[in-house]
Amino acid sequence: MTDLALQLDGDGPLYEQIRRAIALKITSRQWRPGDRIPFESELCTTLQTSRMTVNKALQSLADDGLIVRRRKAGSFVATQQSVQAPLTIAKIEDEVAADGKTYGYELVSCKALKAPGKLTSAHIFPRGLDVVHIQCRHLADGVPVLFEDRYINLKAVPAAADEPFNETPPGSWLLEHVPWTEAEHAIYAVSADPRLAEHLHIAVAEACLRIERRTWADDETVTFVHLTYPGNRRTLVGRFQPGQRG
Amino acid sequence: MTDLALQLDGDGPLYEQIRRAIALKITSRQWRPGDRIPFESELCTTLQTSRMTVNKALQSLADDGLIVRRRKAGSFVATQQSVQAPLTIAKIEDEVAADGKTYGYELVSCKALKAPGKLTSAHIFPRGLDVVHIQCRHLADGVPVLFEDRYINLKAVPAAADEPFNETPPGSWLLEHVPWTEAEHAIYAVSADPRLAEHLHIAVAEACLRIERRTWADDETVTFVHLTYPGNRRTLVGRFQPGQRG
DNA sequence: GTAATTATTATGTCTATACATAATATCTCG
DNA sequence: CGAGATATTATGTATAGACATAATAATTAC
Repeated sequence: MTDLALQLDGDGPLYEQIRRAIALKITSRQWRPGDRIPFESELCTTLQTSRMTVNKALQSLADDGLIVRRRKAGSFVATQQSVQAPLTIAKIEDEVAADGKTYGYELVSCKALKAPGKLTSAHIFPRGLDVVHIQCRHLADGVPVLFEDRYINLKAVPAAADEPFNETPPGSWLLEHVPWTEAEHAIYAVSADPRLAEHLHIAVAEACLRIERRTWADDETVTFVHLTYPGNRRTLVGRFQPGQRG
Repeated sequence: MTDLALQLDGDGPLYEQIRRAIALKITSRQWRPGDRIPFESELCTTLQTSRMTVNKALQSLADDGLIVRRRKAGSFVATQQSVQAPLTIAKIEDEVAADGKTYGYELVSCKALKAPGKLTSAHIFPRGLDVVHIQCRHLADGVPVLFEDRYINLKAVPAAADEPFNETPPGSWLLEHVPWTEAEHAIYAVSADPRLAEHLHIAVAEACLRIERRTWADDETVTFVHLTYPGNRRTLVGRFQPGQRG
């Protein structure tokens, strides 16, 4: 059980005040993981507000993983206390432009083949699937800032077989030609092998940041890509305020 | 301007159907960046629903950056098309436990000092601030999986001066002792220097993934930490479905 | 005593309405 | 014509009420 006294600060919309007040109770550990927080109806009474307003605050806390809600049982402070960091990965063209630099693109290789074993055994593509394998790099003021290694599912995107990709980056091309419904990312560090070092104009064995992205359209993997950035040239940043949305 | 015909699939709550239908228009590029999407009132009429339901769908699309909303003007497909990657950073103890392994903790060093120049010049801490500097490592079944290098603001957390940190990891201790209101993350790759290599039992110059986290409480930086993982360890980032929340 | 049925309840969704707010468009007056 | 005042409008916030749903608690039947 929990102590009820929520203190609203009078700043901004009511539902944000409620969210902030509850988030503070949680981050200050007055309400601890596993604790049941007051029912919506209780908060309505003590705060003299309508249920929809309280509901909006609680839903957003649940969206961000601070609380867990269970019908009939109530709402509880999440037991696994983790930190959220909503990363926004922009298109490299936009990122270079936002940096005030001139964007450049160079195709390295592009060929059709059967899905390689490392992807079929990882259940990314089915065995025997026709895919296009593209390697290319992206430049800012002529300096390589990203090496891209991508596979495109030809069954899902037949048009990719006829596209040379020598002018248009495959990422942009795909965005124009295929609606996607889901994406998953993994992030890790890799040492630059000689080939990668050459393409990115960095020293062999230099640390690089790699984003691995798998994109689906209706339960079928449309594309699988490795985006490799020189380690010192790229940082992903995310900010999270438990007391506030956005 | 945009074509209005939204097709609901009848699956699940109405506001999710609306969200999905609009997200599909956007990912399929029928509604392109910059396009104005129908007004709430128009959607209400064509879909025969109440405004609050439509509003809930549009708000969540705005939260996820797919659309931008402007009073009086309307709602527009976001111009910078970026991909969201909801990164959840769990406590290392939980992560090791979830992996079915035994968690271990070892303090490497812990001492009080003035905030070093590299942090004061980066405006992370004010000049002359008393801080505690802690270095420690975290193990899974005896194998090092994370090296932690942390500074704690003693003005904000005086109790940290008396804590030896030889049993309790500083992250957990802080969570118990300080409410935080905001956190910012930067993720990048680094090459292991000899000291780091020794602590993580890896080769010198091996690529490592580093999460840099700065945590605030009421406009004051409470702690600044480098979490360095061996590079082969991937940080898994969640899925993002434009057609669905959560 | 245990299994099946029924009642209860907190959250989940939806509606209809109202007023606030900020940005835009229009009007008025010099 | 142009600056300032005024009206308009789409989103933002809040309310009160209704029913759905799923999980729990209580009851009943065997």
